[in-house]
Amino acid sequence: MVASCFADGLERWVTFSQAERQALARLEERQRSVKRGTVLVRENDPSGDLFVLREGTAMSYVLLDDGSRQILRFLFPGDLLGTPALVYPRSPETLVALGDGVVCPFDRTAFTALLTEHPRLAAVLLALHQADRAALTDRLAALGRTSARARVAGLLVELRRRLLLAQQVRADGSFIPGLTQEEIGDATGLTAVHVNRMLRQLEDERLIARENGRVRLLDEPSLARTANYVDRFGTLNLDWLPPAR
Amino acid sequence: MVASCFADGLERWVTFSQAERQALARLEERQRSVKRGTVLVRENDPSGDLFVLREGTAMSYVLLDDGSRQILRFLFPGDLLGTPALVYPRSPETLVALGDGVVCPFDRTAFTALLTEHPRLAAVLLALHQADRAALTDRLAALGRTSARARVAGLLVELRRRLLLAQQVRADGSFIPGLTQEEIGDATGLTAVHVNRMLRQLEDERLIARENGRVRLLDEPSLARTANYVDRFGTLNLDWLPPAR
DNA sequence: CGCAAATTTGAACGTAGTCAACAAGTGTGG
DNA sequence: CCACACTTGTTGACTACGTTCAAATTTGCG
Repeated sequence: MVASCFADGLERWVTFSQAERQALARLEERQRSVKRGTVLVRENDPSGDLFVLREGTAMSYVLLDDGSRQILRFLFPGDLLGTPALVYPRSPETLVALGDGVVCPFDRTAFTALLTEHPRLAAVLLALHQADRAALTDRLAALGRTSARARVAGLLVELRRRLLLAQQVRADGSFIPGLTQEEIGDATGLTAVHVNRMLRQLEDERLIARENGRVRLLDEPSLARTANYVDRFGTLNLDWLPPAR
Repeated sequence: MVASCFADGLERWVTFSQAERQALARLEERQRSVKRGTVLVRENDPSGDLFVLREGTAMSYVLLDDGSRQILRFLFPGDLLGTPALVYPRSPETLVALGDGVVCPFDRTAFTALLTEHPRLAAVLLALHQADRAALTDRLAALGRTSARARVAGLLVELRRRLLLAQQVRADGSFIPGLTQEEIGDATGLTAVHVNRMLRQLEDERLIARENGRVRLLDEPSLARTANYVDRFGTLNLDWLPPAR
């Protein structure tokens, strides 16, 4: 039996019945390895499979008419990718691997079958969506109302938190962002040049340290404060879910 | 029997069974009228009821440490309000009426009961969430990557589209935004002063006209183009939903 | 009518963008 | 193994978009 990376991630909040776990595992029967830059879904292409990200990181972004890019989300192992395919005949966003990794593609119908056979899973997804949405609105507030420095700080804090869960942070607290400064800029609504300046500034302020590609947050609380950072997945409460079947 | 404003809105995309419609109507048994400025939920307050917005408009926003405000969403009749209450013990956002209106408050447990008794509704909500999410990411891209002029144009286009559905646009195409310029600024990440300048510029360019509080879009296609506007609720496809029961 | 809130405009300022040049990596093929 | 091309990172000088501050005007409302 294939273990479910997706279920593993969710079990931080819910416990699944044997039947549910098996059903979820079925989504990850097929595997496909990808390398940095592999495009899983391209904006405006007809919707196809969905994916569970098993290993590595990925991102989704949109391109604007003038060619500029807005990165919407960074994705980590256990995340569900390409859900817009459920309702849009053409994908509203591009999905790209940020590093070498493994994804499990599965058919849309497999997903809808899952929802009808295990209604509780629909409720779980609905709940997770709330958290996802809160994270998005946090970013909205960051782009609309905070300084470049705060946005870069926020990205680093968030990145470290996610990489911690994926065991990608060394004992000394250092990690490899795995993003170019241009990508950081496209996520935070800045230019690569200005991202560079903000990183330098944070370094000069002894809030972060950088050496050969690794970053260390020297004062995470302070960084989190300047970024208005709130962990939207920490206070999640799913007690109201119907009992497992 | 109480008609369901929520169901009515959804029936643009799905048809409900009699049983489903009745279940939805039960959410709107209680009514409460509100006037401009009424706070339905305050950020960080313990989560309470959810609401269906029956008449009028509302908005949700967050406040940052420095006192600045980011408006997350404008809400219109038929919208479901306060869903974060489902998973967060404290509300991540404030919910305020933007004008006189009527809301139907209902208990969280009523909602969870609905989901278990009518699994298909959970799927519908999941689908709608995708559209909601796409709309949010559009705004993210707007804040991160477009000019002040484009953002204000986009807000006007979106506003008109929503007010059309709510029968709030006159035959001549004019409508009352129902927002102060400060609110427009807090939604678009600008200052009230700059919003004013952008409105004046759009007026000078003959893209909009303003007279005693009413706005008319003289060249909507052009406005929509500069704003990268995409109607995320137009291309929605919900054919994959399980059959009604 | 009189007050408070909202709008409007101008002038000065500052944050972030643009343009440009160079340095430091990174990978490829000769 | 090194030369070369290419991407990424770094820094400086200049520009510009949007903010800030301030004051005047209009609008809505009790």
